[in-house]
Amino acid sequence: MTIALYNTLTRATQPFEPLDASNVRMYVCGPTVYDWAHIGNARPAVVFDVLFRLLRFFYGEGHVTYVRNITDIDDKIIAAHQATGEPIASITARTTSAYHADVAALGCLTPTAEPRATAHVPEMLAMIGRLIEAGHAYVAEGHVMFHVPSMAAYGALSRRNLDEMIAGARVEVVPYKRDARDFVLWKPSADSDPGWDSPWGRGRPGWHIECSAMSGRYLGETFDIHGGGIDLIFPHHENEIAQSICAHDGRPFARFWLHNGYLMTEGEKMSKSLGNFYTVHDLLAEFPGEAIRLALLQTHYRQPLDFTKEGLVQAKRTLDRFYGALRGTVATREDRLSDEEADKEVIAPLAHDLNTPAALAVLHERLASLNRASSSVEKHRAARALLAAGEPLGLLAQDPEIWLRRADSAVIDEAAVNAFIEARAAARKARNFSEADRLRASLLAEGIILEDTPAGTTWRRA
RNA sequence: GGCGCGGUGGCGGAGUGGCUACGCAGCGGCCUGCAAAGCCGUGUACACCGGUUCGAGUCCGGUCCGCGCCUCCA
Repeated sequence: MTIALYNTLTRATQPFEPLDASNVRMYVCGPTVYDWAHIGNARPAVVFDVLFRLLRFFYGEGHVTYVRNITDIDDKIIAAHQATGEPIASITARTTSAYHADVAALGCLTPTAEPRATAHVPEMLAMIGRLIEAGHAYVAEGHVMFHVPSMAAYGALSRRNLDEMIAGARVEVVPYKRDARDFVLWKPSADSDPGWDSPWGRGRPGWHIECSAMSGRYLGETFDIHGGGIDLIFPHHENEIAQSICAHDGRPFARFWLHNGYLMTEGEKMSKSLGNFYTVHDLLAEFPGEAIRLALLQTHYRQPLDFTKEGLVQAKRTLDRFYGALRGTVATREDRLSDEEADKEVIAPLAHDLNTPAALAVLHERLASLNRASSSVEKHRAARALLAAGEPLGLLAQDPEIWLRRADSAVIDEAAVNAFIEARAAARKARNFSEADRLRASLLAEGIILEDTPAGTTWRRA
């Protein structure tokens, strides 16, 4: 089995072969830490987490380097500081830890490295220096600008040529630009704004240079995969390519470019100005993180995804059925984590450009097998197979009881529930079914669903 | 204007030219005191028009419709 990935660079699905199978290298654009992460930040985190898991399966857990940056210097952060007065260091520390909590709740593995931009300013300055020496950048009024016409191949990723960009005429026109398409590598900072000393005066980096500098630092000049949202293709990724290739004497940058599709919410284009975005933090107050993860994986990563509360309700119910089937079938966590054979039937669709919906269809087959199993030996085997199938997707990793009863929440008094169940059992034994049904209904009103099984009555939260 | 995406059954959503996607909802049955969960069975689809092919949802051309980007954005 081989991996094939859709490469934005070639607009084709291509067989994936890493440069070095002992160290497969992937860079993904992470969040700018100025606010809660929204669901649009969550999609690439989850999508590329699945790719990370897939690569680890193919090349070994110790042979994949996954870098996801934290942008902690940016005009939006400065704007947030000016709006609220909260110190910048506080804003970035607070939102960074919130982001980490969010992606952990979504079941994402921790990347190999999560470099922060402010910790890599020297690398950026070095790269900017090389670009100036090589004639690809110039200094103007305290700014360092990348000169776009100095790179003939500029525009290859987004497939636009230099003339078209001028025709667009929406590029910012400022007097110090030699060309309207030039973009900033370094800009001066006001005394009140964060800044670093540089050969061109006190200032701060432009948006794109950090990713070039940090990917180079952690992954080398040329690496395997660069991921991010589709909206980053232009100008962010185009400019990253230009900076990196020009700073590296024309040597290639990322070989595969992967982009996840747009997100809509409740049928509308998601946008900050419309205020119709969900933060992961808010969604987690209403839904389990795993339901959010499933909702994101039910659509292929390159397709637009309409993210709705109703979709989350559905995803939660789907997981109820999975965990309901798993309930009582796997004795211990050790058992679950033992060296289970990976499920090739799940890996295969994932290896074909991360077809998570097709992989989920296999999960449903495993679920049906488990539900059909009669003997306890069969059940145990089927349950392990289902758990193994869930692993590449990062699903079904928790204790079914915790999922079904929300056992981590203190809202429900288990002893009281058990008292109801016993009272109902007595009523049923006495064939007083109206009383039994009354007890069941009163629990349902509290959000507790009873299920009678041959082994007795169990309950779960609605 | 430039670049690009998509139109699949009631809904969501895959599809790597030839074999049931899958899930939800619906319908019939089994199980159950009745439910819930589960099991079995079942109907409904490829926007339109041409073309290539033994064969097209899948490839090519065209038409219609919807949408995105080109400005901070995952």
